[in-house]
Amino acid sequence: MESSSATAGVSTRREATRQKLYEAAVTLIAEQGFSATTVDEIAERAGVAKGTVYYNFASKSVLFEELLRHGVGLLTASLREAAEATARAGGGKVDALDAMIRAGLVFIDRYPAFTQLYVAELWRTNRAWQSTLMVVRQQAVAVVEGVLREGVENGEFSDEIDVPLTASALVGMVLVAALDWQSFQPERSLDDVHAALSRLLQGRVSGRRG
Amino acid sequence: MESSSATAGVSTRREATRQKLYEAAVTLIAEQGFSATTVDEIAERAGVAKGTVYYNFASKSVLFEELLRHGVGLLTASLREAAEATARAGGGKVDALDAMIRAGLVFIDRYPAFTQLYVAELWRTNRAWQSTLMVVRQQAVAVVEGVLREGVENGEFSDEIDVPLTASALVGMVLVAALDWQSFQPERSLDDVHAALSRLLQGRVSGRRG
DNA sequence: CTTTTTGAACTGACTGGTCAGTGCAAAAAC
DNA sequence: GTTTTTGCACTGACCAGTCAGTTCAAAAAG
Repeated sequence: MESSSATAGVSTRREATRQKLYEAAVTLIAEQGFSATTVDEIAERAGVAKGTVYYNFASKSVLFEELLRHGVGLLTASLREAAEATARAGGGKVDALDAMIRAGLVFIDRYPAFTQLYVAELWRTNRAWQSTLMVVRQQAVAVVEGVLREGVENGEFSDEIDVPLTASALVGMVLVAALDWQSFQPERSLDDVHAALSRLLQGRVSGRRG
Repeated sequence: MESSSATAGVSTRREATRQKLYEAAVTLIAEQGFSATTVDEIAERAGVAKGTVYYNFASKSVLFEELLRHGVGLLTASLREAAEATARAGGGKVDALDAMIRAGLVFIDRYPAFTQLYVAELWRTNRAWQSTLMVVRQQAVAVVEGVLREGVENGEFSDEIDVPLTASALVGMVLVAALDWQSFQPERSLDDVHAALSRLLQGRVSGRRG
């Protein structure tokens, strides 16, 4: 027992199998939901025997929980990186927010199924992975809240804003716009979508200009 | 015999039973998801026998579909009413948007379980009620899009805004902020939440003021 | 009025099928 | 030779949907 011996993300055989299972599970669960997706389906889609699923994960729920952790970890890292990059480039907090919106869009564009599944589970109660979800949600939202709070401190944002609520609203804006984009207008470019959201963020909607 | 003698030709008893089943189903499905919720549970929560569920609805899926139609109908009517009331009062399109945000919050405050369940299903594919969901979604979003479009026409909004995307983003803003409010800060008042979202809508976030 | 009939609404035990999870021997990979 | 995967038979719980039978209030008959 050892897989942690590989220094940097290099996959052992076991790690590769787990990755295949994540990918199979994420699309199936996004489409059908957790309960409607069978372990047999996941194994088949991953090209693996059912026994292998249970060799690698204690249960279906555990597979799902680790999938959640895995995915939100990627998102959080991406958001954090976007915020830090603008800071390094000397940008303000508005720029940081804008960069995080873009990072969010890129993430959703790359992992639409994961996003879908995450949204579907986020406000549920009475489910086994409830606590996992809370922890992981907080990690992601905290990045947005941090930028807002810093913006208030340095005077860039009004100190009357409600940090947690504004963070939720911003996340919702990006989330729903992106999912609708994927579902109903997939031909549009990311830049296009990003531009529309930037306009909204900066209150450039209710200015007459045409 | 002939209970249908009642004025509208609709049996009250039957309607009352259906209502009880909607109420039972909506909370259970919001908590657990459609597949994880059993018909036995729904019947028990509603205080009726399992057979009654099947006497009133062709199947579990049909019950769910009618529940969706029922709920989104309420929301759509509420949004439309909010928009029309501001128009009657001589308000502009920004006021209409603001009133619709409030109407959305009121709806979510009153029917949190329905909202939750709706969000969880909205972007799924390969489900039996997919087409029903598309239709009702469009009804609701169309109200927001209509106000935006009118605002562009009368010059109140920039004609550079992307109407469908902006509508999605606004819906997402309200949806996620409200669900997070319900889940994580239920003690806060609706006015409070409304004020925070108004501020965001009107771009009064990045104005230093404190 | 009283008795009988009607049928919509409801009941709950039952059925047939599904699925998470197990067990294990043999093969493959490393 | 150790770890991982395979294939597959098996089990026991669970569950959607069915159906023969019950209830009861209102209508019809007497």
